[in-house]
Amino acid sequence: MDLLYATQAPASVAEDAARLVAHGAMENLATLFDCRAGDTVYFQDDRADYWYRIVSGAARECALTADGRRQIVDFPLRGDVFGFCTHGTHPFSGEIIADATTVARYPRRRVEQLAETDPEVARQIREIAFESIERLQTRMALLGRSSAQEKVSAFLLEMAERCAAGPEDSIVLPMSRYDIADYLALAVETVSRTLTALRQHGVIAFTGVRQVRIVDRALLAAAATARAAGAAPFRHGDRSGSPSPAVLRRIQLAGSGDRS
Amino acid sequence: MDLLYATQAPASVAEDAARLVAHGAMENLATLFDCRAGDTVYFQDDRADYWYRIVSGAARECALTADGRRQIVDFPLRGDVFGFCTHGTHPFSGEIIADATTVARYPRRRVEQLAETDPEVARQIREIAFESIERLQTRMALLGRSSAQEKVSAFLLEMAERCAAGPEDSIVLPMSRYDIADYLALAVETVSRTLTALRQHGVIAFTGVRQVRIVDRALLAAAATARAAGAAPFRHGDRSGSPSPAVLRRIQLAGSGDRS
DNA sequence: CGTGGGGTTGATATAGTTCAAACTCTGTGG
DNA sequence: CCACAGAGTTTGAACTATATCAACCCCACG
Repeated sequence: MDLLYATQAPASVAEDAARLVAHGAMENLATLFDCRAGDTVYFQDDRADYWYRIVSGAARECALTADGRRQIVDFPLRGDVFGFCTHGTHPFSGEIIADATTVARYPRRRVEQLAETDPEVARQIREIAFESIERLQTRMALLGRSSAQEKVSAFLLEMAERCAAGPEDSIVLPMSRYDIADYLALAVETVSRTLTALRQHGVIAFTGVRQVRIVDRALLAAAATARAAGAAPFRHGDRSGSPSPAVLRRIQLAGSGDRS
Repeated sequence: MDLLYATQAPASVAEDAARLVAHGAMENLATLFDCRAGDTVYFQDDRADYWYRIVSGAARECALTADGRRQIVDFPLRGDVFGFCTHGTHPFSGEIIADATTVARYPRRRVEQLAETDPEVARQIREIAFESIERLQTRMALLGRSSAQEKVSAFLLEMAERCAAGPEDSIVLPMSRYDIADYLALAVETVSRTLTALRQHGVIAFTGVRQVRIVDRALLAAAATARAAGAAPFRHGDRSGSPSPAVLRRIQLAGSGDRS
């Protein structure tokens, strides 16, 4: 059933996993797997016998609706635990999206058993759960945003935050535009257009199709809360350069017909 | 700061609270408060020193965006724990929406301390957290739905599920249309129109502005996943009969302008 | 050299927002 | 008891952001 193929994890990866969690009591139960993009870690409605953590790479948690549409509820990145519930079956499927992704798998029952006697492990689990809750709530707030521009901008900021590894303002998006669209509940075309618009206005720049550099963080942040202060949205196809000098003030763009 | 006014909770309420949780170790730390609609339990950015649980009544967790718009991320109902994180400040505010609501307040630090030594309490907290995660994920899926009809229908089903207390198919909505709108990321008008359309097609009936009866659960469920099988959405004001005979049976209700 | 998946761009249709107004219900004060 | 006010709800009409349909480009891969 499991598309994962177990491997003897190289020492470096094991060390990496160990570094992710302060104490190893829980890590002793982990099994490491090397995955490629497209691998399915668990299927929707599988029994939830394991929890998983991304050691390196990236994944997506998604549900298929009756009509065949897809909803992505999370992009677990390095360090994130995913696919966990206390009982029953997985409400979502977990799929790897980046090549060379390493996943740690924890047997749920045994971890919970361990938690009964080891308060430290119990505390770790609580923290993991609370982190997960925070991530979900942040996401709720993101989805609640109305305009496509707000969603995409907020998404970029979120990714920038979470990929803090890299240098300052460069973001690597491990997921496709389709993934982003399903995550933000938008059409692919809208995602693409919005990114283009942000680029054209000098808010971001592309160093590759999936590599973004934030050129003007203030503008991006403004776009993420665009309706504030009556800011005019960046329009797709509107190429006048020179955004207004005043941050957070309005972007005045010739012929942009801003109807605030 | 706190708009709550502490009261000596009547015995019945205390018993009620006790019944909500299997064992009382954690409940001993609780303080009960009686609230009215409009009371604020905690403000956005307040330090998160307490967790709360609805003993009876209803609340909402919401964030205010820079532009003054409101996002509701949860409607905690009877039994639900809300407003908890491990550290830092509340990312949302917690507000009571129903009169005669009783809230139990738990001091975070002391509960966590208790969890260190009492595995049972630790387990309870885990369960509460996982429940919360599940509720959030369900909500994500709901928000990801595209059409207003899917959202509203799914919302009604969710409420019916959670208010299971009442008889079969009658739902009491403790929140206003505005609350629902902010919860589903829709305009109030859209919520109102959608409810009207559902009523006009005999899917639901109103026994009061905030009292709904599910007339045809199958239809409601179909509307919640409307795009499946090419089902035609219920149109506001669309009273034409003669729907296609096709799959999932479309709605046939000639001019049934029933105003319940 | 073709094939296919991902990405972008264009044109058009539509669902949902926005603006505006009226209606209901509840409470309050004369 | 009635008039009035205000919040919540519903309805109408116009507008627009986004989905949808349809090409087309680009690149990796067989």
